Amino acid sequence: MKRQSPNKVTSHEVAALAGVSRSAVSRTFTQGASVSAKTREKVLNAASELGYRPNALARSLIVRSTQMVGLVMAEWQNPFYTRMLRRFSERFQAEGYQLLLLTSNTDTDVDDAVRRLLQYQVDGLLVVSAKPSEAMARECANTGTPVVLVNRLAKTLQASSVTCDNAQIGRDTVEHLLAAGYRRLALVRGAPGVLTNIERTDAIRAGLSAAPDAEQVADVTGYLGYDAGRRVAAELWNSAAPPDAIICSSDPTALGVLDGARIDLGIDVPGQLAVVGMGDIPQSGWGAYRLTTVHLPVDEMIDLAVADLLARLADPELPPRPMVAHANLVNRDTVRSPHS
Amino acid sequence: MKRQSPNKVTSHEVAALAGVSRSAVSRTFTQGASVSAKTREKVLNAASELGYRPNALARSLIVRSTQMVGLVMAEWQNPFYTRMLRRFSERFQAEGYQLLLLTSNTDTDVDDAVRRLLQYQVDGLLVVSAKPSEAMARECANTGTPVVLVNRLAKTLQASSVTCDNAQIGRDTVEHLLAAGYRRLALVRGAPGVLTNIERTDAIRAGLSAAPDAEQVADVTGYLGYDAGRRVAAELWNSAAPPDAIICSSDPTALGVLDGARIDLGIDVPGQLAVVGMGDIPQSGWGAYRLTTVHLPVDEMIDLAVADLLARLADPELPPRPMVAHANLVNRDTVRSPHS
DNA sequence: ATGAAAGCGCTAACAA
DNA sequence: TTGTTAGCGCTTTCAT
Repeated sequence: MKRQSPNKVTSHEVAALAGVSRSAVSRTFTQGASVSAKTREKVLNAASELGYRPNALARSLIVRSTQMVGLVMAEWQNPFYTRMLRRFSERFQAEGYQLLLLTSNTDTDVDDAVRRLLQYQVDGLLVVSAKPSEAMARECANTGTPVVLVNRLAKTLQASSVTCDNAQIGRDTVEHLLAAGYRRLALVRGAPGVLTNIERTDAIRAGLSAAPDAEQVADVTGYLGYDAGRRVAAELWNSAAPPDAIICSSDPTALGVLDGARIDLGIDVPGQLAVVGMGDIPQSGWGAYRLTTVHLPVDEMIDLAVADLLARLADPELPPRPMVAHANLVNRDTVRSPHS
Repeated sequence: MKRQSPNKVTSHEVAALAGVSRSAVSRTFTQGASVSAKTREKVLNAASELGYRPNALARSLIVRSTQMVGLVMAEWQNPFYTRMLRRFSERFQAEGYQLLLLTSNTDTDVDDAVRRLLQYQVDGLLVVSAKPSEAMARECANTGTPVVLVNRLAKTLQASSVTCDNAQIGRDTVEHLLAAGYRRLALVRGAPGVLTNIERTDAIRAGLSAAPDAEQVADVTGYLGYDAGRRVAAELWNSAAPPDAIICSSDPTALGVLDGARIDLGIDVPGQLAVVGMGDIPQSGWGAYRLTTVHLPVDEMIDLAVADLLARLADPELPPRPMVAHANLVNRDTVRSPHS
C-alpha cells in the first residue's frame, strides 16, 4: 500500500526518489530551464507520487518577486467597489499574480495596511479610495514597490493615480439641471474631506454662479448610503429653503433620497424635485428607480490601474503618472427633460 | 545629509549599524524573546534609521506559518458575498492574518486556486460557494491546512462547512405561500447543480405534496440576477401554466421578476402574484420593493466560519465539522398576508 | 542576555 | 545537461 504523502514534501525528497539533484527538480518546475526529457520525466513521476508542490515563498526569497499584489480597500459601501475588487482579482490572477487583501477603515490605518503588505514583499500595491501618507509612499518608492491609487489623487505622492474628471462631472450636472429649469440645488455628500467630492462641489458652485437666478440652497455632509439618503430627503424638504434638485455623491444615497421623496413625502419626482446620483450602480437602472446619475467609468478605471501597475511591475524604471477617466451623465427618469 | 534607505534593508545591516548580532535584531522584533532594554533600544534606533521592516516571508519559512489565509471566491453576483468578503477580511486582519484572494469561475478551477494557495503556504483556507475535489481536499488535509467551505456542504470531504438549513427554508416558504392562498408555484434558480438549491427545491416539492390542491407549475434553471429575473417573469406569465407565486433562488433575481411583473406586465403583486426572494440583501428592504424574502444569516455564517478556522488554526488536531446556521422568512409586501 | 552556527526550501552561478 | 556550492533573510538551538 502506497504511503500517504507526508506533511510537507520538499524538493530534496523528490530529488532523492528520482535519483537526481535538487537543481534538476528545480529546473523541471522552472519555465525554460534546460532539462533532458528523461530527467524531467523522472522528476515529474517522483513529484506526483509524493504530491510535491514547489514552495512559492521559498522561491520568492531568491527570485526576489512574490507574484503578489497588495490591495488596500478602504470603501465598501458602494457596490461599485465590489466590482473593482472582482475585476482586479480576475485580471491579476490571469497575469499570474495573487491578491493580498487588506481592509482599512480610517485613513490613518492605510499606512498600517501598506506597511504590512510591504513586509509580505508584495510586488506592487493598489490602494482603493484612500491615500497613504507622504512618508509611506516614499517608503514604497524606496523599496521599489509601484503604487497605484484608485479614486484618489496622487499630487506630490510617488504613486500613479486613477481618478475621473470630477470638475467636468460637476459642470455637466449643473448645466443639465439648469437647462431643465431647476433653480434651487442641494448637495448631499459623505465624509466632508473627500477630494473627489470637493472638486465636484466646487465645479457645481462655479456652474451655479454663471446663472444669477439659481442658487445652492444646501450642502450637507455626512450622509452616505440608502438609509441616510432617505432621512436627509425629509430634512431638506422640510427646511426653510427646500431644494428643487438634490445632487448626491453616491447612488445608494440618491436612491434613498428618491424613496424618501416619493414614498415618505409624496413628492413628484421629477416634477417637483430632481434627484441625481453618482456611480450608476446596477440598481439605479432598475425599473422602480430609473435614476438619473453620473456613470463612473469603473471598467476604464480598472483597466488603467491594471495596465499601469503591470507595466511598472515589468519595468521598475517607469515613472508613476496620473490618469483620468471620463465620466458621463446618464439621463433617466429622475430629472425632467430639458425641453419640457 | 542622511542617506536615503537603500532598496531592501536586512537584519544584517541593522545589526551592523547597531553593533550587535543578527540574533539580537531578530529577538527585538519577536514577541517575548529575551533582549536587554539597552540592546533593544540600539536595534530599534538603527532599524528606524534604516527603515528596516522584517521580511515576513523569510520569517514564515522558518516559523512554518505565514499568517495568510487563502480565500477562494466563486460567486460575486450577490451583494451578500461582498459583505462576506469584507467581514472575513476585517476579522482575520484583526487576528493578525492576511487574506490571499483568488477568484474562480467554474467549479473545476477551484482546484487550481486551492493548489496555488497551497503553494503560497497559506495557514488555512476559506472556500466560498464552491467545492474543491475530493482529491484536493485530501491534499489540504495532508499538508495540515484546515479548510472551511462556506455555503456548500462538505459531506465526505475533509473540511468544515457552513451552510444554512435549506430544507427548513423550503418548508417555511411553501407553508407561508399556501396559507396565503397561493396554489400554483414556480421556481426560478441559477445553475442547475447547486446543492443548496436542490435541497430547497426538494423541500418545496415535499411541502407541496402535502397540499393536494396545490402544484408546482414550473422549475426553471439558469436564471440568476436582475436582468434574467425580469426576462423570466414574462416567460412564466405568458406560459401555458402561469404561476400565482414565484420563488427565486436569489434576491436580485426576485427583484427583476418583481419589476418585470409590475412594470412590464402590469401585474398586481401580491394580489395576482406572489414573489419571494432569497438572501435579504439591503435593496430588498428598500421602499420601492419591500420584497418578501428569506433572510440568510450571513453574519452568523461568517462568525461560524471564522471561529472554526481560527480554532483549527490554533489546534490542528481539531476535526473538521459541519455547521448550520438558521434562516428565517422575512415578511414584507410581495406576498399577501395569510389572513386576507 | 548574547553571538555563532545551522538550516527553513528554494534557485543561480559555476564547473564538469 | 547535470551536480555542487553558495546564499536569499530570517529564527533558533546551543554554548558562552
